Amino acid sequence: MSIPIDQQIALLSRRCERIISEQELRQKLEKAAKTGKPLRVKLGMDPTAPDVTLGHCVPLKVVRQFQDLGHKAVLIIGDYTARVGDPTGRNQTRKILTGEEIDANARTYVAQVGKILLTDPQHLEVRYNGEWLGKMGLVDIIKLAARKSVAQVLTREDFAKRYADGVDIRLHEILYPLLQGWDSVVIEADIEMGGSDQLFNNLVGREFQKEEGHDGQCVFVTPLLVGTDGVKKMSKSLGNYVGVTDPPGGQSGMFGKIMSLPDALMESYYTLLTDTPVEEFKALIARSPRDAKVGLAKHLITWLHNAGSAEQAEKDFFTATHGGVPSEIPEHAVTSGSHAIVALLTAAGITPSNSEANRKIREGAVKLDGEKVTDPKSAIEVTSPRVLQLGSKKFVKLIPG
RNA sequence: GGGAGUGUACCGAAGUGGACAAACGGGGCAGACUGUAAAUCUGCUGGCUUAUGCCUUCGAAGGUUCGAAUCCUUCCGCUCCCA
Repeated sequence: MSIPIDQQIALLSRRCERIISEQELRQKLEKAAKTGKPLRVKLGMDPTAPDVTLGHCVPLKVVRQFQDLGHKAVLIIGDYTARVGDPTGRNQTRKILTGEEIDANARTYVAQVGKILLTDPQHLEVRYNGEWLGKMGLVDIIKLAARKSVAQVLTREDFAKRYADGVDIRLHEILYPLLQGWDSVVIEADIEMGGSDQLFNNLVGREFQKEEGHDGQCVFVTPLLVGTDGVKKMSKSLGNYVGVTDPPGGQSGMFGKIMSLPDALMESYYTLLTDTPVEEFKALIARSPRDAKVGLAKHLITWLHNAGSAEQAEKDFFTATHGGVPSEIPEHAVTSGSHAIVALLTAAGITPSNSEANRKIREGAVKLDGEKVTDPKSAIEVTSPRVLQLGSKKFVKLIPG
């Protein structure tokens, strides 16, 4: 790792809107280079839902860059903080998960993160914050709470807004940033990664470390990735996300999700999720936003799955576009014979209820083997495989047997 | 502890005895148009083998009534003001 420090910083800055502070970062990098002691780069994730999203990939990619530069990633699985629930970006109190839900989510996290990070012990340390938070007694917690004032906590804009709007804030939510900050002290973080909505929490960690007589961690603020709706932050709870384990193609696959992103998002997606040189992707987008999107979709699928899947997903996508049927669609076994169309749509999982199936048929959205179905009361014969379709995205192959 | 509000479907928000499965907006889904993008226009947006029928839903439980989201009682939650 003999890349000049300036170059390292330039590299690391691609996905950062702020570094607090760049000067301290330089010092830490220089010191690490001199002593050969890798920096400890903290990234915390709360296992509040089972999917790691492209949104998480932004800070994760920066962490990976640190790993590639020889530093050590410390992934904190917030099994305890998840019990509190990060109030960030919330306009209301988050539901408190049960221990079982958290444990199940935590297990899948590590596997998913492995798609982005180096996972050998030299480069990655995985810690559960229950390890230390679980040992804290009431006195410890009170002491921790005593370090911050109500006014300080209320400077966080989401708390401030909720307070001003008369939306309730539970006391435990206020503890969240303190617990996250304490993690930094315990694991002796040199760097903490976080989305811009994490700034407050991360600065608390920095302050705690200084109070404990250490150097404060450098805080890396990555921009928030906008979700598939093109407006809001990508998040699991808003449902506007692409998961790193999403299948390449198909109904809810990566390719389709990426293609349906607003064009305006291309620059930020390329910047944050790929290493394509800026001039290169800018030129590509300027030439053809559509092709840029195809390129992005294939790039991401190659990264998170493999090149073969990317090719296949592209083919399927454009087959479907031209009225065809994708190569791989879900199958649904039915008994050979006649079936009410409405019940079949629901049974095959295409519509959530018979009533909805009924409506969609009236709207002319349902096709059987490419033929529009017009009568909701009709029954269809299934004696050989037939393809049932809703809109242009949902397909099911009916298999008699 | 006292007082005043408030709780409606995915979200916001109307509705104060019957025409309420519940206005309107957002979101979502679908159709047209397209680059399956965005924008725009249109339709739909509790469930039931589909019915001028039945069932569930207006914070919860009871009650009054031929009939309740609407009236009464109790309870619960939230917000604000006073202490």
